[in-house]
Amino acid sequence: MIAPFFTKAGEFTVNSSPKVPIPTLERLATYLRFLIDLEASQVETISSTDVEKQTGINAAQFRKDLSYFGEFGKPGVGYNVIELQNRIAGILKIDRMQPIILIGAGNLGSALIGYPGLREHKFHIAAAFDTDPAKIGRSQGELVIQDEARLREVNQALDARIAILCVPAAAAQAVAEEVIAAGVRVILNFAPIILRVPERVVVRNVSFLQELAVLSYHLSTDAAK
Amino acid sequence: MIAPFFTKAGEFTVNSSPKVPIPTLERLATYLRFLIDLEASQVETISSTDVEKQTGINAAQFRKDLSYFGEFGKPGVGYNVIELQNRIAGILKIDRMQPIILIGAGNLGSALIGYPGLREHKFHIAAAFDTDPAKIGRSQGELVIQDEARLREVNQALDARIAILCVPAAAAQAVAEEVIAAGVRVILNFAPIILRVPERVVVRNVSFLQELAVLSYHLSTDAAK
DNA sequence: TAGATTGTTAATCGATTAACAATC
DNA sequence: TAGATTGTTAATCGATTAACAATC
Repeated sequence: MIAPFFTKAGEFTVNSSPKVPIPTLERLATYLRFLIDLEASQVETISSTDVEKQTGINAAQFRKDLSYFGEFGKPGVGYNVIELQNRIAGILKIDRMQPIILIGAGNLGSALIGYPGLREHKFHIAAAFDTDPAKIGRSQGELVIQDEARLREVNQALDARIAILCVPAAAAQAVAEEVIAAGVRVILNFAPIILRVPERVVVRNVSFLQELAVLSYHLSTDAAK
Repeated sequence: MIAPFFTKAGEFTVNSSPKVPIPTLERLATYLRFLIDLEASQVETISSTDVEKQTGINAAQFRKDLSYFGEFGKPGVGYNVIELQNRIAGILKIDRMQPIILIGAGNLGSALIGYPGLREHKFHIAAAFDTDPAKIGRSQGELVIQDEARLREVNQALDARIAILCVPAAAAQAVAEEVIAAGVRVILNFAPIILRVPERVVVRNVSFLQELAVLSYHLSTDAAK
């Protein structure tokens, strides 16, 4: 552990980096997409008020979000679209290709493997695994589905730190442990289950059933309107 | 100021009932899955402390979440697993089949159509649409992909209020307007774009690229450890 | 310069959590 | 009853937003 040093009375930071709120990180990805669209429309400069007008995200929030990472704009002028884009990509570390391993080559897994947006965001599915003998050996694009039993061995060469889990809920916990043992540090989990993982491992869940449930609730409250 | 037709997910008020926080609704869906698992394990009663032990969700938060909707437990005893399950399903209105229309029958759309979890949560994809002549007419399970041009007409009979958008980002805004015109009130959007919709319409976004970006950031900060 | 817009501080808002009287 | 656990109030924590001095 690095010794904490004191900044203000009672407050301390580790490594000097202030903690960035998760919602800020989520919005950063949104800003990036927005900036890419702006670039495509040949917009060179944008102000935080323009961002609010076009995305609905509060201008102060936009500026505050960026402020966690430094200074990006010119007072009186705004932000250079391309520069901001590059800097956000740098913050999110999606400025160079990152290998991902995917486990579970069912319908969903296959759809993800074939999704072109991944490559555009510098993510690259470097290996895909399954336990189903009917799927092992099948090729999809440039990938060949491999036996999950070989996961650890294969990742010794790849050294992927990101795993995507597209396995059934019943298998997800065991698979999570497997990929962590293979060196994975962050997991994108599509299985509808809460994974228990060591503190150093970060999990994010994608649950469209949950999203549908929230929408369904809104539907019922809306009906009265 | 934000133009009147912008809606941040969940920002609308409900008639007389106290406003339920969005995170509470999201957790409700998690509780439901958890309770289903408990029932399968023949657990009859559970206390909020047990919930915390098994899911990591704070016991007080669990009780607070439920308190928005009434009283569910017995002091000194806990909650009846099956009863709580039914009541949460009722709150989320997933206690009876709900028709959904899906637009965009590419890899992702097809995967969703084939996903068995939907049916388990009482969601039923009643119609699927695409603009691609190569896809129109193709059948998938019990569904036949229909021409998107017929969407409004088809939904006059179905009266689906939920739409899932699996179309490319460039098409998403137009499709959103189309489904809203067809009577849809809540949208699950898979396209990486911020949809502009009337205030009464609720949108939730599923963006696994965004999730990956957040994970990618965590990866970079972790590296120092 | 004057006008515009940033970065940041302070105020507000809302969600989480701890504490505890009520109650089974 | 005594022990356990709820539902709810109050305290805490954290995120959003408004305001404004700095500055291009």
